[in-house]
Amino acid sequence: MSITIKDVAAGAGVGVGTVSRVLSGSTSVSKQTRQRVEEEIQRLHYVPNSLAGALSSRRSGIVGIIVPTLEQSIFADTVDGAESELNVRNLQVMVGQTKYDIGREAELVKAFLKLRPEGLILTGSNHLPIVHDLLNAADIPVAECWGRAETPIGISVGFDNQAAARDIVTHMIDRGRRRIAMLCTPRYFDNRLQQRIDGYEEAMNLHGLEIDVHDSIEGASTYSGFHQSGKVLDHILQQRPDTDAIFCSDDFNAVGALFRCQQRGIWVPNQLSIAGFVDLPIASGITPAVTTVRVPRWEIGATAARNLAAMANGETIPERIIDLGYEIIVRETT
Amino acid sequence: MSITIKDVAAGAGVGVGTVSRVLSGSTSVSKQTRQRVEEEIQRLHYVPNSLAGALSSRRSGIVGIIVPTLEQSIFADTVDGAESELNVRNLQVMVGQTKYDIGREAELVKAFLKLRPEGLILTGSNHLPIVHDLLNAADIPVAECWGRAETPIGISVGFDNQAAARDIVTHMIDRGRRRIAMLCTPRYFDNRLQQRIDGYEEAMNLHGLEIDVHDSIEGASTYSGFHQSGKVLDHILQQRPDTDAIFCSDDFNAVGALFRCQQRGIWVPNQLSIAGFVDLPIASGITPAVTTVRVPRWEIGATAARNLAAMANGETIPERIIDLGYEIIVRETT
DNA sequence: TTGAAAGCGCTAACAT
DNA sequence: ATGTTAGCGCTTTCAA
Repeated sequence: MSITIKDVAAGAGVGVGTVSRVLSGSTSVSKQTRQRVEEEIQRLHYVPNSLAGALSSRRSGIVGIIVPTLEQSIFADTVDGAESELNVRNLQVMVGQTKYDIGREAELVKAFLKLRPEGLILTGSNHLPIVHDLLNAADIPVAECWGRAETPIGISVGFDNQAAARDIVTHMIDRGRRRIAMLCTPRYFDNRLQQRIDGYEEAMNLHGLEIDVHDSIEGASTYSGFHQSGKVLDHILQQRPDTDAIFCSDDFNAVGALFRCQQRGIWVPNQLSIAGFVDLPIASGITPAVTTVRVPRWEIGATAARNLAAMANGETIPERIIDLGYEIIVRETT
Repeated sequence: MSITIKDVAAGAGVGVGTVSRVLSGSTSVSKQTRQRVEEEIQRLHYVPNSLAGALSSRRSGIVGIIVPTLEQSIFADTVDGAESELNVRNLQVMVGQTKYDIGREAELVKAFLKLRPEGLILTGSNHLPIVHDLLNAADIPVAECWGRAETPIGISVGFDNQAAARDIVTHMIDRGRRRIAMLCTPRYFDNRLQQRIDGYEEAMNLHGLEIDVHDSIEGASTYSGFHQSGKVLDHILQQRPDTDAIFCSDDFNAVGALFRCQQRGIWVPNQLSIAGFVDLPIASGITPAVTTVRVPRWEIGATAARNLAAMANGETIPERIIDLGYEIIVRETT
């Protein structure tokens, strides 16, 4: 079997308690003893078994983060932000992907809870009842991300999707557009998409403009993503050839629509104005660069993690709902 | 504290052993007992503590996977493939990102080993000596991915980067290109990039053509990625205006170069031929679609995971070096 | 500053 | 088919 703390203790001629103290960086170990123990650790390539440590100390040192997918940079950045904050605090991150499936989310929560995480970061605030039960029974710090949960389980870290959508649509209206369609892909089981649609409708209604929301036909897969968006664009233009602007539910759709325009020879923004959401690297990389909403996806993860870590240490968080805001980035497509 | 197996046992009026048997799906439990226990589990929202279970059974049910980054779909797909195979086997996946830092990789290996994973999936085969020591002492199944390790620690799952690069460059030569430059971003601490360069040089040498390799000036960040590649393209064309083709070390560089061409009015492929590597969704989504090498990034993760799981069960793997191949995808940019 | 010992919550071997 | 019990490898009192 693998080396244990006993082997180290025996090798260094001390008790296991002392080795444990060295490992935890406790001050009450004499310099020489510490050194002897550390040498023995090196020599044996001893790696502490944190499963045992966690069981004993009731601190797993694990924080779970559950996101819809890692396949797009969208949430990878959030995971990244969380990881940065957690790693400096000696916490291990467990990542799970729901694949936009609310049932899978529940499975993941259950699987994660088995490892007794010190905190859990979830995306959105739409969960199965069992998740609430489980989380309630587990009694650990929880952060819900990417939206503004009105009554969060623990805390909420995100931004106002509806206001962001309203603002960017208003920007297009200000630019003189009148027949603005919305192009969506229905990949969220959460209500983020609905909030963006609400924001679009809010802006349109305020200006007495006609609402025109289009979902893509099938669920979007990563691979067909761009083409899928292109097809929806075709559909929109076929139904209403006088459409002069497209608000897309995210940058992937915006880029897909833009590609389609380039193929069809539609001049953007002159003939058709396009706006996205999220501000992925591709939005600024492409020509023409895409007007979009910049959302703090890295900060969302980092802020959630930071607060979770504090809560795990028994600190109290002043604000349960943390709004990180957003920014309208005007580029060349509008 | 949280609910334990004792609470369930007491509530159901059975011994802890019986509850454990129910949990593990053992057949030697009467139907009625099983049902009574399961009801109690439901009622209490009991979630087994797998830290304790792992400690006792010496099976953590955890498999670690360490990739350079999740910010690009490149490795996210590999993680995804691994996750798919592992989840059906009731194994939890721990993901770590090295950020292309070989020292961080060592840290991650150490952190993961503390959780006594049943296997570890690494990217590439260039590791610090300490990693070899640690892995050796831990004595667990290890898979190295994305390359062809000549002497893998455990097994190697990937493809021949050099041959792939050679083949796609040969394709450009066959199309009549003669002055082919290579555009790279030096983000790999692993030798994958070098192997691709070797493949490029192999093809060029074979046809007596002049070699011209360009690295980007700074390390590429995700955000500046496309612009960065564009700048390198500018540099290449400034130094050798008669360059008629660019082989890029990955699709991000290819797309970045293509964007730059569109900005500068360079006609692709007529004036300049461009090829990438990996076959990301953007490569087929963009117009003109990018010629590239399709690599089995999802299968790499899945195959590694499948074999690791088998090894963890004591099975012997026939082949230590698994070559999943690649495919040249000719599209519109060449 | 240190050693000894009692758990942490589970699994698995051994009884019955 | 089921209960009992001895660990798994740590952490954390409690003494010394």
